[in-house]
Amino acid sequence: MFGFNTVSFDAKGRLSIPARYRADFKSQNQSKIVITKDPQYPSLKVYFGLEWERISTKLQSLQGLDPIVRNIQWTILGNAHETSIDFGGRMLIRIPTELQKYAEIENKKQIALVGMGEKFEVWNIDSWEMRQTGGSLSTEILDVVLPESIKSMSF
Amino acid sequence: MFGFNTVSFDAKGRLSIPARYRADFKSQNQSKIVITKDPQYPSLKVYFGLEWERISTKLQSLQGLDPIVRNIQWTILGNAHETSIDFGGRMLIRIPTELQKYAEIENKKQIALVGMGEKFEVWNIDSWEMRQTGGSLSTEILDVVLPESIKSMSF
DNA sequence: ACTTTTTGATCAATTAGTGTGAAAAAGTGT
DNA sequence: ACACTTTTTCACACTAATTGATCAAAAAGT
Repeated sequence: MFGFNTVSFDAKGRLSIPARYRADFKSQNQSKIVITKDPQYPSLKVYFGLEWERISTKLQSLQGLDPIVRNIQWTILGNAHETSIDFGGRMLIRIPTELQKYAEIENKKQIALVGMGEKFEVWNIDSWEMRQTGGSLSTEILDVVLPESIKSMSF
Repeated sequence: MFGFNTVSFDAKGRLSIPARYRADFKSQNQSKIVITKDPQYPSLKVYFGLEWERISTKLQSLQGLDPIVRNIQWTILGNAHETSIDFGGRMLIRIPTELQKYAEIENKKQIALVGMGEKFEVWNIDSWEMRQTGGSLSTEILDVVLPESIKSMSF
Protein backbone atom coordinates (compact mmCIF):
# COMPACT_ATOMS: atom_id res chain seq x y z
CA MET A 1 0.00 0.00 0.00
CA PHE A 2 1.72 3.06 -1.31
CA GLY A 3 1.18 6.68 -2.00
CA PHE A 4 0.30 10.07 -0.71
CA ASN A 5 -3.21 11.04 0.34
CA THR A 6 -4.73 14.01 2.01
CA VAL A 7 -7.60 12.87 4.19
CA SER A 8 -9.92 14.76 6.44
CA PHE A 9 -9.38 14.60 10.13
CA ASP A 10 -12.48 15.16 12.21
CA ALA A 11 -13.00 17.04 15.44
CA LYS A 12 -12.79 13.77 17.35
CA GLY A 13 -9.37 12.99 15.95
CA ARG A 14 -10.40 10.36 13.46
CA LEU A 15 -9.26 9.71 9.93
CA SER A 16 -10.64 7.28 7.43
CA ILE A 17 -8.63 4.91 5.29
CA PRO A 18 -8.95 5.92 1.62
CA ALA A 19 -11.10 3.52 -0.34
CA ARG A 20 -8.29 2.37 -2.57
CA TYR A 21 -6.58 0.63 0.34
CA ARG A 22 -9.62 -0.96 1.91
CA ALA A 23 -9.65 -4.11 -0.13
CA ASP A 24 -6.01 -4.72 0.79
CA PHE A 25 -6.72 -4.36 4.46
CA LYS A 26 -9.59 -6.75 4.28
CA SER A 27 -7.65 -9.33 2.37
CA GLN A 28 -4.96 -9.29 5.04
CA ASN A 29 -7.76 -10.10 7.40
CA GLN A 30 -6.17 -8.31 10.28
CA SER A 31 -7.89 -5.38 11.82
CA LYS A 32 -5.21 -4.78 14.40
CA ILE A 33 -3.00 -1.76 13.88
CA VAL A 34 -0.41 0.04 15.98
CA ILE A 35 0.18 3.76 15.93
CA THR A 36 3.33 5.23 17.40
CA LYS A 37 5.79 8.08 17.16
CA ASP A 38 8.37 8.34 14.48
CA PRO A 39 11.69 8.60 16.32
CA GLN A 40 13.16 11.20 13.96
CA TYR A 41 10.46 13.44 12.61
CA PRO A 42 7.27 14.97 13.95
CA SER A 43 5.11 12.32 12.36
CA LEU A 44 3.45 9.03 13.20
CA LYS A 45 3.83 5.47 12.00
CA VAL A 46 0.86 3.23 11.53
CA TYR A 47 1.87 -0.41 11.44
CA PHE A 48 -0.42 -3.22 10.41
CA GLY A 49 -0.24 -6.90 9.71
CA LEU A 50 2.96 -8.55 10.83
CA GLU A 51 5.04 -5.44 10.64
CA TRP A 52 4.55 -4.39 14.25
CA GLU A 53 5.49 -7.83 15.50
CA ARG A 54 8.66 -7.67 13.53
CA ILE A 55 9.66 -4.19 14.64
CA SER A 56 8.75 -4.45 18.28
CA THR A 57 10.37 -7.84 18.75
CA LYS A 58 13.57 -6.68 17.16
CA LEU A 59 13.62 -3.47 19.17
CA GLN A 60 13.08 -5.25 22.45
CA SER A 61 15.91 -7.60 21.75
CA LEU A 62 18.49 -4.86 21.40
CA GLN A 63 20.63 -4.39 24.44
CA GLY A 64 19.41 -1.45 26.39
CA LEU A 65 22.61 0.06 27.66
CA ASP A 66 23.27 2.39 24.79
CA PRO A 67 21.41 5.58 25.63
CA ILE A 68 20.45 6.22 22.03
CA VAL A 69 19.06 2.73 21.63
CA ARG A 70 17.14 3.21 24.82
CA ASN A 71 15.82 6.48 23.59
CA ILE A 72 14.52 4.96 20.41
CA GLN A 73 13.04 2.03 22.27
CA TRP A 74 11.33 4.42 24.56
CA THR A 75 9.97 6.53 21.73
CA ILE A 76 8.64 3.70 19.65
CA LEU A 77 7.55 1.16 22.23
CA GLY A 78 6.58 3.60 24.92
CA ASN A 79 4.22 5.49 22.67
CA ALA A 80 2.70 2.60 20.83
CA HIS A 81 -1.03 2.68 20.78
CA GLU A 82 -2.73 -0.50 19.75
CA THR A 83 -6.13 -0.27 18.19
CA SER A 84 -8.18 -1.72 15.39
CA ILE A 85 -9.99 -0.55 12.32
CA ASP A 86 -13.53 -1.55 11.79
CA PHE A 87 -14.01 -3.33 8.54
CA GLY A 88 -17.36 -2.54 7.09
CA GLY A 89 -17.65 1.20 7.20
CA ARG A 90 -15.17 3.92 6.41
CA MET A 91 -12.41 2.30 8.40
CA LEU A 92 -11.94 5.06 10.87
CA ILE A 93 -8.82 5.31 12.99
CA ARG A 94 -8.64 7.46 16.05
CA ILE A 95 -5.33 9.11 16.86
CA PRO A 96 -4.71 9.66 20.59
CA THR A 97 -4.31 13.29 21.60
CA GLU A 98 -0.77 12.77 22.76
CA LEU A 99 0.29 11.55 19.35
CA GLN A 100 -1.67 14.26 17.58
CA LYS A 101 0.39 16.81 19.41
CA TYR A 102 3.62 15.11 18.49
CA ALA A 103 2.74 15.10 14.81
CA GLU A 104 1.40 18.63 14.98
CA ILE A 105 -1.96 17.69 13.62
CA GLU A 106 -4.08 18.81 16.53
CA ASN A 107 -7.10 20.76 15.28
CA LYS A 108 -6.11 20.24 11.67
CA LYS A 109 -8.93 19.54 9.26
CA GLN A 110 -6.77 17.78 6.72
CA ILE A 111 -3.75 15.60 7.23
CA ALA A 112 -1.41 13.56 5.06
CA LEU A 113 -1.56 9.76 5.08
CA VAL A 114 1.38 8.29 3.25
CA GLY A 115 1.51 4.62 2.28
CA MET A 116 5.01 3.18 2.58
CA GLY A 117 4.34 -0.47 1.81
CA GLU A 118 4.00 -2.30 5.10
CA LYS A 119 3.15 0.80 7.06
CA PHE A 120 1.66 4.24 6.79
CA GLU A 121 3.00 7.56 7.94
CA VAL A 122 0.81 10.36 9.23
CA TRP A 123 1.97 13.92 8.69
CA ASN A 124 0.97 17.47 9.12
CA ILE A 125 0.51 18.46 5.48
CA ASP A 126 2.79 21.47 5.67
CA SER A 127 5.61 19.48 7.25
CA TRP A 128 5.28 16.80 4.62
CA GLU A 129 5.40 19.26 1.80
CA MET A 130 8.41 20.94 3.25
CA ARG A 131 10.23 17.62 3.29
CA GLN A 132 9.17 16.89 -0.24
CA THR A 133 10.46 20.11 -1.65
CA GLY A 134 13.79 19.42 -0.07
CA GLY A 135 13.24 22.31 2.30
CA SER A 136 15.84 22.38 5.05
CA LEU A 137 17.28 18.92 5.33
CA SER A 138 19.36 20.28 8.16
CA THR A 139 18.92 18.35 11.39
CA GLU A 140 20.20 15.05 10.07
CA ILE A 141 22.78 14.96 12.79
CA LEU A 142 21.47 11.69 14.10
CA ASP A 143 23.21 9.89 11.31
CA VAL A 144 26.61 10.51 12.77
CA VAL A 145 25.91 9.08 16.18
CA LEU A 146 23.63 6.16 15.45
CA PRO A 147 24.87 2.76 16.63
CA GLU A 148 25.12 0.00 14.04
CA SER A 149 22.49 -2.16 15.68
CA ILE A 150 19.85 0.37 14.86
CA LYS A 151 21.32 1.53 11.60
CA SER A 152 21.00 -1.91 10.09
CA MET A 153 17.29 -2.07 10.73
CA SER A 154 14.74 -1.06 8.21
CA PHE A 155 11.87 0.86 9.60
CA MET B 1 9.25 -0.76 -25.09
CA PHE B 2 11.38 2.14 -26.13
CA GLY B 3 11.14 5.52 -27.67
CA PHE B 4 9.82 8.99 -27.39
CA ASN B 5 6.18 9.88 -27.95
CA THR B 6 4.09 12.93 -27.52
CA VAL B 7 0.63 12.00 -26.40
CA SER B 8 -2.37 14.06 -25.50
CA PHE B 9 -3.26 14.55 -21.90
CA ASP B 10 -6.93 15.20 -21.24
CA ALA B 11 -8.68 17.52 -18.86
CA LYS B 12 -9.17 14.72 -16.33
CA GLY B 13 -5.46 13.93 -16.29
CA ARG B 14 -5.39 10.85 -18.48
CA LEU B 15 -3.02 9.72 -21.16
CA SER B 16 -3.42 6.74 -23.43
CA ILE B 17 -0.71 4.25 -24.21
CA PRO B 18 0.26 4.62 -27.86
CA ALA B 19 -1.15 1.82 -29.94
CA ARG B 20 2.22 0.44 -30.89
CA TYR B 21 2.91 -0.61 -27.30
CA ARG B 22 -0.44 -2.17 -26.60
CA ALA B 23 0.32 -5.60 -27.92
CA ASP B 24 3.40 -5.77 -25.70
CA PHE B 25 1.41 -4.90 -22.63
CA LYS B 26 -1.16 -7.51 -23.39
CA SER B 27 1.42 -10.19 -23.97
CA GLN B 28 2.92 -9.51 -20.55
CA ASN B 29 -0.53 -10.17 -19.23
CA GLN B 30 -0.13 -7.76 -16.37
CA SER B 31 -2.42 -4.81 -16.12
CA LYS B 32 -0.95 -3.51 -12.89
CA ILE B 33 1.25 -0.45 -13.14
CA VAL B 34 2.78 1.94 -10.64
CA ILE B 35 3.35 5.63 -11.20
CA THR B 36 5.71 7.56 -8.96
CA LYS B 37 8.09 10.47 -8.74
CA ASP B 38 11.53 10.41 -10.21
CA PRO B 39 13.85 11.25 -7.31
CA GLN B 40 16.09 13.51 -9.33
CA TYR B 41 14.12 15.23 -12.03
CA PRO B 42 10.66 16.73 -12.31
CA SER B 43 9.28 13.74 -14.11
CA LEU B 44 7.42 10.54 -13.38
CA LYS B 45 8.22 6.86 -13.67
CA VAL B 46 5.64 4.37 -14.79
CA TYR B 47 6.63 0.85 -13.77
CA PHE B 48 4.96 -2.29 -15.00
CA GLY B 49 5.51 -5.99 -14.83
CA LEU B 50 7.93 -7.11 -12.13
CA GLU B 51 9.90 -3.91 -12.04
CA TRP B 52 7.99 -2.31 -9.20
CA GLU B 53 8.27 -5.38 -6.99
CA ARG B 54 11.99 -5.28 -7.38
CA ILE B 55 12.40 -1.61 -6.62
CA SER B 56 9.96 -1.32 -3.76
CA THR B 57 11.15 -4.41 -1.96
CA LYS B 58 14.74 -3.30 -2.09
CA LEU B 59 13.93 0.21 -1.00
CA GLN B 60 11.85 -0.91 1.94
CA SER B 61 14.62 -3.11 3.21
CA LEU B 62 17.15 -0.30 3.48
CA GLN B 63 18.01 1.13 6.86
CA GLY B 64 15.33 3.61 7.62
CA LEU B 65 17.20 5.84 10.02
CA ASP B 66 19.54 7.21 7.44
CA PRO B 67 17.97 10.55 6.53
CA ILE B 68 19.00 10.29 2.93
CA VAL B 69 17.62 6.81 2.56
CA ARG B 70 14.48 7.97 4.24
CA ASN B 71 14.15 10.87 1.91
CA ILE B 72 14.35 8.67 -1.12
CA GLN B 73 11.86 6.25 0.37
CA TRP B 74 9.47 9.13 0.81
CA THR B 75 9.90 10.28 -2.71
CA ILE B 76 9.54 6.93 -4.38
CA LEU B 77 7.39 4.82 -2.08
CA GLY B 78 5.45 7.63 -0.51
CA ASN B 79 4.33 8.96 -3.83
CA ALA B 80 3.67 5.70 -5.61
CA HIS B 81 0.27 5.29 -7.11
CA GLU B 82 -0.79 1.75 -7.93
CA THR B 83 -3.33 1.43 -10.65
CA SER B 84 -4.13 -0.66 -13.67
CA ILE B 85 -4.67 -0.17 -17.34
CA ASP B 86 -7.70 -1.64 -18.93
CA PHE B 87 -6.81 -4.06 -21.65
CA GLY B 88 -9.43 -4.06 -24.30
CA GLY B 89 -9.94 -0.35 -24.29
CA ARG B 90 -7.66 2.53 -25.04
CA MET B 91 -5.36 1.80 -22.15
CA LEU B 92 -5.88 5.04 -20.39
CA ILE B 93 -3.73 5.93 -17.42
CA ARG B 94 -4.75 8.60 -15.00
CA ILE B 95 -2.04 10.63 -13.30
CA PRO B 96 -2.97 11.85 -9.82
CA THR B 97 -3.00 15.62 -9.43
CA GLU B 98 -0.16 15.58 -6.95
CA LEU B 99 2.13 13.88 -9.42
CA GLN B 100 0.99 16.11 -12.27
CA LYS B 101 2.21 19.06 -10.29
CA TYR B 102 5.55 17.47 -9.63
CA ALA B 103 6.16 16.75 -13.29
CA GLU B 104 4.85 20.16 -14.25
CA ILE B 105 2.26 18.76 -16.60
CA GLU B 106 -0.83 20.20 -14.95
CA ASN B 107 -3.14 21.68 -17.58
CA LYS B 108 -0.84 20.62 -20.37
CA LYS B 109 -2.52 19.30 -23.49
CA GLN B 110 0.45 17.31 -24.66
CA ILE B 111 3.07 15.46 -22.67
CA ALA B 112 6.07 13.30 -23.42
CA LEU B 113 5.98 9.56 -22.82
CA VAL B 114 9.38 7.97 -23.08
CA GLY B 115 9.76 4.20 -23.24
CA MET B 116 12.75 2.97 -21.25
CA GLY B 117 12.39 -0.78 -21.52
CA GLU B 118 10.80 -1.99 -18.30
CA LYS B 119 9.36 1.39 -17.50
CA PHE B 120 8.12 4.61 -18.99
CA GLU B 121 8.97 8.13 -18.07
CA VAL B 122 6.48 10.95 -18.23
CA TRP B 123 7.79 14.44 -18.90
CA ASN B 124 6.69 17.92 -19.52
CA ILE B 125 7.65 18.30 -23.17
CA ASP B 126 9.67 21.43 -22.63
CA SER B 127 11.65 19.93 -19.76
CA TRP B 128 12.40 16.87 -21.82
CA GLU B 129 13.65 18.89 -24.71
CA MET B 130 15.79 20.96 -22.45
CA ARG B 131 17.42 17.80 -21.14
CA GLN B 132 18.06 16.55 -24.61
CA THR B 133 19.80 19.74 -25.54
CA GLY B 134 21.90 19.64 -22.42
CA GLY B 135 20.28 22.60 -20.68
CA SER B 136 21.02 22.22 -17.00
CA LEU B 137 18.08 21.65 -14.69
CA SER B 138 19.35 22.39 -11.21
CA THR B 139 19.56 19.85 -8.38
CA GLU B 140 21.78 16.98 -9.44
CA ILE B 141 23.47 17.41 -6.13
CA LEU B 142 22.09 14.17 -4.78
CA ASP B 143 24.69 12.21 -6.63
CA VAL B 144 27.47 13.60 -4.51
CA VAL B 145 26.02 12.61 -1.17
CA LEU B 146 24.25 9.36 -2.01
CA PRO B 147 25.13 6.41 0.20
CA GLU B 148 26.46 3.30 -1.54
CA SER B 149 23.38 1.25 -0.81
CA ILE B 150 21.31 3.52 -2.99
CA LYS B 151 23.96 4.26 -5.55
CA SER B 152 24.14 0.63 -6.54
CA MET B 153 20.45 0.50 -7.36
CA SER B 154 18.99 1.12 -10.73
CA PHE B 155 15.82 3.13 -10.83
C1' DA C 1 -30.04 6.15 37.91
C1' DC C 2 -28.90 9.95 35.24
C1' DT C 3 -25.91 12.75 32.39
C1' DT C 4 -22.01 13.28 29.49
C1' DT C 5 -18.63 11.58 26.44
C1' DT C 6 -17.09 8.47 23.13
C1' DT C 7 -17.77 5.67 19.25
C1' DG C 8 -19.82 3.74 15.12
C1' DA C 9 -23.52 3.97 11.40
C1' DT C 10 -26.06 6.24 7.86
C1' DC C 11 -27.41 9.81 4.58
C1' DA C 12 -26.78 13.29 1.06
C1' DA C 13 -24.09 16.83 -1.40
C1' DT C 14 -19.99 17.48 -3.56
C1' DT C 15 -15.98 16.12 -5.79
C1' DA C 16 -13.12 12.76 -8.05
C1' DG C 17 -12.57 9.09 -11.18
C1' DT C 18 -14.01 5.97 -15.25
C1' DG C 19 -16.08 4.40 -19.58
C1' DT C 20 -17.52 5.08 -24.23
C1' DG C 21 -19.26 7.01 -28.78
C1' DA C 22 -17.87 9.55 -32.32
C1' DA C 23 -15.19 13.33 -34.64
C1' DA C 24 -10.64 14.41 -36.11
C1' DA C 25 -6.15 13.19 -37.37
C1' DA C 26 -2.67 10.19 -38.92
C1' DG C 27 -1.20 6.32 -41.39
C1' DT C 28 -1.59 2.76 -45.30
C1' DG C 29 -2.02 0.77 -49.82
C1' DT C 30 -3.42 1.19 -54.56
C1' DA D 1 -4.29 11.78 -54.94
C1' DC D 2 -7.91 9.01 -53.19
C1' DA D 3 -10.40 5.85 -50.38
C1' DC D 4 -9.95 3.18 -46.48
C1' DT D 5 -8.23 1.77 -41.90
C1' DT D 6 -6.30 2.67 -37.58
C1' DT D 7 -5.24 5.70 -33.91
C1' DT D 8 -5.87 9.69 -31.26
C1' DT D 9 -8.51 12.96 -28.96
C1' DC D 10 -12.61 15.30 -27.31
C1' DA D 11 -16.80 15.55 -24.90
C1' DC D 12 -20.41 13.79 -22.39
C1' DA D 13 -22.51 10.75 -19.13
C1' DC D 14 -22.10 7.68 -15.57
C1' DT D 15 -20.15 5.54 -11.25
C1' DA D 16 -17.69 5.78 -7.05
C1' DA D 17 -15.40 8.12 -3.13
C1' DT D 18 -15.15 11.68 0.25
C1' DT D 19 -16.75 14.08 3.90
C1' DG D 20 -19.81 17.04 6.93
C1' DA D 21 -23.80 16.37 9.51
C1' DT D 22 -26.81 13.89 12.26
C1' DC D 23 -28.18 10.33 15.28
C1' DA D 24 -28.09 6.19 18.21
C1' DA D 25 -25.67 2.82 21.00
C1' DA D 26 -22.18 2.03 24.31
C1' DA D 27 -19.03 3.48 27.82
C1' DA D 28 -17.55 6.40 31.31
C1' DG D 29 -18.25 9.64 34.91
C1' DT D 30 -21.16 11.85 38.70
